[in-house]
Amino acid sequence: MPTKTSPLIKKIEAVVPLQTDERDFIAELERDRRTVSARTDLVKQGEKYPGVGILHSGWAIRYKSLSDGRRQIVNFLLPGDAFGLFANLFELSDHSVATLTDASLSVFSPDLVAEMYRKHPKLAAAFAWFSAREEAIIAERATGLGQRTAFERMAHMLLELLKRLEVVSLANDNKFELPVTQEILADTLGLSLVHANRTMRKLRESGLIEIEGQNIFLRDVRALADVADFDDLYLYLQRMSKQAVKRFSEAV
Amino acid sequence: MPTKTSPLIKKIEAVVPLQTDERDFIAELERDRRTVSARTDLVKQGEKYPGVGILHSGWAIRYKSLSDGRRQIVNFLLPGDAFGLFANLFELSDHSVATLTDASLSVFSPDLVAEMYRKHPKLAAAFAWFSAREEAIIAERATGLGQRTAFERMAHMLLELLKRLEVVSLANDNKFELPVTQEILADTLGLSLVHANRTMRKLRESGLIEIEGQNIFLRDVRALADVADFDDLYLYLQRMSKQAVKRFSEAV
DNA sequence: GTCTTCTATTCACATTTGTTAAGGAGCAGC
DNA sequence: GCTGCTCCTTAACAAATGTGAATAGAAGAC
Repeated sequence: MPTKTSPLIKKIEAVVPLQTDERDFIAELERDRRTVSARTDLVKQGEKYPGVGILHSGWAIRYKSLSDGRRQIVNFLLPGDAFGLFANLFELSDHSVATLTDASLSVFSPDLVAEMYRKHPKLAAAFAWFSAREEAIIAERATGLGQRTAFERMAHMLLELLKRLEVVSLANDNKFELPVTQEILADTLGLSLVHANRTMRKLRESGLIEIEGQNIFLRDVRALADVADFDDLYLYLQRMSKQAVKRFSEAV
Repeated sequence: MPTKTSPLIKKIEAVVPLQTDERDFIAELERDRRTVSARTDLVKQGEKYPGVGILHSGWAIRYKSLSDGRRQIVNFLLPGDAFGLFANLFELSDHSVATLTDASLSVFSPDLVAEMYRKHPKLAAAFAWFSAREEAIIAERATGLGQRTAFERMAHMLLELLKRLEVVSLANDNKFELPVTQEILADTLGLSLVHANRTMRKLRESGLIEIEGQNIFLRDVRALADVADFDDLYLYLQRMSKQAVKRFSEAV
């Protein structure tokens, strides 16, 4: 039964319930899997998209580089997340994607996405939803980078990861694995490595979080949310309205 | 002939050439116009989308607010830009949209967008392109907020505005109107008002730009691009490939 | 026209964050 | 068990940016 419970399917069904043929189509997309080791580039800024991909296990990042080496991590890719969806439209990518850990993923032709849109409007709706959510997540990151302090940003990011991991059953009881170096955190939050470390320490010292190796425990989610001014509206975790599904079914 | 040369049509035709029926459909969308005065909220964070809108003239911003009043301007809306496209999917908006200047715009039901997708795949492709570009712009803004200095950010933003305004014939000879207070610039760049002012002054003093009232002249675009590490790939200003158009035509 | 309110500008000073440097813990390879 | 990595941690100091306050010109209200 690994198919039925794949992270992608969990993610989709959190938004719109699927029927058997739709689940089968996803299973088909996901059938062909590759294993990739940590720190492998999957998409390179300025180069062609290799196709559309789905991450099954492991973590990856989407990032942009400046010519002098500075880089901004724009988003995390967690199990169930897709990348390169714009391969459909754009020739070249303006960002890179790289694995942080060993990972398992499927890559396929954009034509398959087009086929999905044609045959399975509900899936199309779900993917549109994910694209829109991706944009919302990036906008929220920009907001944090522009307006929040280092402390607030760190707290906010941890809460976001918690919420997103819960959807794919990778977080429980406010605990999850965070397979990420502090350098990655720094480049995500727009901080220097040293300051990222300082900030983490403050979070630990204030009793809001607890860290043991790669495992993190958000001890007081309420307080963290308060500190970070975290409002999960932007993650659009609710179910899609019937009306929206209908609009897609008719449109396509 | 105001229809044919509307900013939206210019924007679309920069990406994919249109036929008469497609232009007519856009003209139909744009027929019903409203005039709105400066500093009017068009979409409110946490509330329902009023619909989908197209801006014909004037400037607006898309922004996110924190509960203590801080706000991040996530993107500028220039003539020809759309807002609220996600009204299709999401019930509530995670961001606000407000005019900066007096503006003229059209608002219509998401159902019309669905109809467009059904009847005019080329237009659907163009709108998908714009959505993807919007995300790319926000990702680039996040990159600037996280990695670039105030000086670099300011230079980068001015170059972005120049490029985007050129598409809709609102910039010529590296000059354009910038109907924006320094407070707006500050909230866009994640700076304090005072620092935004300081940064502007440095740009003026270094001879890179010239300002007279609301008119700005980028005296040395090459040098600005160098300072800002500006690469316009993320604006995806090229024409859509035939293959991509085809994929859309078949998909929908 | 006069009065108010915005907006731009600058100063002096406070704070956050970055930089450089160094040491230590953990782990893979030998 | 050593050696060389990578990653975490901390300290001292430097630089960038924020804050509060004051002034002046410009624009809008009446």
